[in-house]
Amino acid sequence: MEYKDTLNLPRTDFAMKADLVMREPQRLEKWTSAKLYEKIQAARACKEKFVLHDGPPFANGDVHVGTALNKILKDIIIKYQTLRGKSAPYIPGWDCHGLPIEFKVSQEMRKAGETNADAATIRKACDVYARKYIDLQRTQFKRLGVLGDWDHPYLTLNKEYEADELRLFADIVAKGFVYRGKKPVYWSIPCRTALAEAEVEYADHVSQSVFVKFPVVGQLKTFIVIWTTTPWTLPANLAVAYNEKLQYVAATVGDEKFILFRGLLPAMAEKCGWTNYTETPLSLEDLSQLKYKHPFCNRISRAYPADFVTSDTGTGFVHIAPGHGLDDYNLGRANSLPIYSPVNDDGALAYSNELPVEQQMPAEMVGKSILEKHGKSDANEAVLHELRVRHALLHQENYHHSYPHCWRSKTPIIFRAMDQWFIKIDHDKFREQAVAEIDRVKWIPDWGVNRIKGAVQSRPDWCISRQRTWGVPIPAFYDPKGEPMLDAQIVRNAADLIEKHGSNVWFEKSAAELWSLVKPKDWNGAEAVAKSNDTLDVWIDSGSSSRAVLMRRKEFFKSEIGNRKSEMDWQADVYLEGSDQHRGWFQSSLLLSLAGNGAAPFKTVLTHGFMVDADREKISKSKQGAYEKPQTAEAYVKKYGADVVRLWVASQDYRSDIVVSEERINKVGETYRGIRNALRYQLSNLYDFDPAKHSVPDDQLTGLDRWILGEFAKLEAEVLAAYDQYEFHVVYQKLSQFIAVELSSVYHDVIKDRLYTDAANSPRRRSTQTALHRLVSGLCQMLAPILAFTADEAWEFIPGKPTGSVHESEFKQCTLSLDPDEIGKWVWLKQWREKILPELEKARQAKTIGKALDAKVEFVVPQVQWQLSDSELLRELVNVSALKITAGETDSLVVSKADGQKCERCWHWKTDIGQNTEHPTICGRCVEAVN
RNA sequence: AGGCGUGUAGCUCAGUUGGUUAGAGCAUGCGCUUGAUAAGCGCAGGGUCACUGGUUCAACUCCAGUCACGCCUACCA
Repeated sequence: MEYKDTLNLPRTDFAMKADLVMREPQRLEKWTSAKLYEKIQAARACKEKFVLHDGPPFANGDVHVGTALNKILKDIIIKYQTLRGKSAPYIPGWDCHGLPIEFKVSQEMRKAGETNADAATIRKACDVYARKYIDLQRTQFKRLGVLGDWDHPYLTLNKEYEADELRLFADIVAKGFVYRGKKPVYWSIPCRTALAEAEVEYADHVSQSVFVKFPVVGQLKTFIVIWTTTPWTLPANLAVAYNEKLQYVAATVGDEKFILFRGLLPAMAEKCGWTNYTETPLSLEDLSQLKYKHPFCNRISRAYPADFVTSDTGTGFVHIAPGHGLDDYNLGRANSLPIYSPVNDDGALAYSNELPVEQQMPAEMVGKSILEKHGKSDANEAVLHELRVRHALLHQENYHHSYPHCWRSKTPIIFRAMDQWFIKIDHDKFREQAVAEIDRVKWIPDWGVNRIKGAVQSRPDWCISRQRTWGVPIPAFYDPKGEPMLDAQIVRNAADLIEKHGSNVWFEKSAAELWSLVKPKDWNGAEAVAKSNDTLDVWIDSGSSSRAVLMRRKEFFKSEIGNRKSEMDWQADVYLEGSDQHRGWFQSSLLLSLAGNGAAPFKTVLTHGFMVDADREKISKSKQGAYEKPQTAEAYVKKYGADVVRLWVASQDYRSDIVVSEERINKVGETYRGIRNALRYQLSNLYDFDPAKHSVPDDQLTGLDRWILGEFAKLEAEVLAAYDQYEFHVVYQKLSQFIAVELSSVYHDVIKDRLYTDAANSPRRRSTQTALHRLVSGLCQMLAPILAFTADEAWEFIPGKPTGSVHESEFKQCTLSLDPDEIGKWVWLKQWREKILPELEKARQAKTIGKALDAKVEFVVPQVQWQLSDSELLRELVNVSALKITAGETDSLVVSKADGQKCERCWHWKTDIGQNTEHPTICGRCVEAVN
């Protein structure tokens, strides 16, 4: 007789090999056709809400691994909250407007020979372009296992969104936040537009720095020495600034005198080759009376004290052009200087009406371009030439520094004062309110609060107008005098119009038509004669989502559909983005929501770090060329499968940098296999188990099963706490270590004997199967937020599973806990196990035994502190054939070859083999089982 | 340049209010098993806790500074 056939050996169709790349798309298909997301939402409709609001990625290009990380983290949260029984809808969004798309589209149109497209045509092409990438990214996000309302995302280009954005804007206009001002803004010359702070990136740059002589009025051959790295701003010079805390001197070199900060004189002397010079100190009064003649313009200016003048570089005198820098602007305003910016939209020097023409730059300079080509610009060259001709150039050298660049054209930006719309941050103590509101929000990690506070406290007024076509129009008009008109009611009417026709209507209709459509009934102001062609900063788009999404989508309403219980019910529970969004979306959302809705749009803000490579160096999206493989989500999903990518995301503490490397993902793949095998082992031993018929009540479970369930209950508590605190790496560590230690190396190993050799329906085997059933159900659920595909796949194999998909299920905590006696016993058992295992290893090394079942263990303990059943438990725990404990004084532990013969069926060494004539080669226990 | 972070075994993480030889899992090496088998079990090796200095009887833990990396900011005139 083949006794192997009488064993209850494991069997399952849950494959050992994951084949994720092949299997996941099939499961995805299944989810879609079963309308899984909709089913889950319907089932949770009346449950407590959990609102995670998606920050919209930009609708351009493939999904980057960093973007994938963000989406996966959000999905883990959503799936976890759903598992806990909450209603956690996920409404993805896309940021659709903006320069990158317009840039691409314009390029394509130029290539196609369309050079004279009007705004409406360009906008239509941009719309098509954005939607194309939304579709692409949607497919890639779905492939990651992210469940959500993918058929109804929010898009900032939707007319309903645009209308709500304008309504929020109208509220802010009505409250007096918005003003027209002439201030220096970042200007991109190739893009011909003002830029927001967030559209500026810093890059190394070599500037031509010059030391220039400014002749002092009334003192022959005496000069103030200034330093600048932007010679083209010299035509706009209207002052110099000095620091009252520094000691200035007049250095006499030959027959010339140079005034500068004493501390920088030696460096200056070295640059200019001054070997013999004398210095005379200047008093504060001397400085305050300094007047100078502009080196090449016909005007006289003076020196002003200013704190921002530093002593480390330059000369201690700062060249001030109020139209070309923020400090310069402030100093100019404080001293009633004109905000003079003699530069046109093309980035060329030009006369401006701020000063009489005769006081402006020489005619030869007009029209010279500031834009650098190969490190040189015509404007700089023209100014340098003029300085040389006039012997005003003391020294010239290259200066390496980090300088702001346009994020699109990658060219150095310029500061340029021009008329723009601004949101006044200090309006009605708004900045203080914003800071106070920040304290009401929970920031994770907690240092985020410093980041955003710093950003809000130091930020200048918000320049919100853009001279671009692909954006939401600013519904402003011009009166016959050319004065701009921005009125809240007009904006609201425009919003209604745009809600009906889309924002293209603003570009398609004439000013007169628009005016007749949006003019308020009780209007008594001037009549409009022209419309504004400016669009809103894209940060207003995404920053308005509190109004356009949180307050709009019924799925997010916290009480019965369509009704809100309280004023604050619209606030999201969580926003989750990269830490760069402290200056970006977190801030724009906060400011707009506070100004327009009266509160921050979020209760908790979670932040994750950035992707770095194996050497912890950044991998930026624009530097992909430097890497062999594109850093797209797809590249990794295609190779490892989404679940391994998801496990990798969960495995790391995302609050600091996230290492993305092949090595790391491979390691995670190993962990994945460990988890999968554990699930497979559990499932494979439940093939004949029906929980409805065979479940054993807690108090009748064997000690071993009670122990593992007790451990499991502790694990659950820890894992849930980690999920609640968004510490998914702790979830990963706890789960993978539990599976490796408590399960794989102890419990799973030990229970093989009873599962395989006990009679199929024996109480002991059913007890263990009851435990396994609870373990595998609980594990699948705890893993489900992370291993979205695999947990669901395993779930399908669980007998008597309560729901079709694990993602529909509700988590029920394991309540079993051991009583104090049991706990004490297990401490004792584990201590002895730790002692016995090394002895078994020694016996193995000595070739006394092979596997543990070949062994007999005998040891002596000082007093009787065990019961017979406990020694049997310990025997099981170390998996030997015999274990004998005796009371005595000596502390001995002996491992020897087990007595008797090896049972052919259970492989235990037993002394009762041969007693049964029908089954002469198996032990008594097996005889019973076989019969 | 400034602000905010990060830096513990090859990898990912623990390390409670400073207190014995710094832990875990994975990976590696060596063995065992062959009734989870492209699986399972055991044992072993592996760390100047980024660096330097200080406080203390005692520091991975507190303080100061340095270095590296990341994010952010900046008018470098």
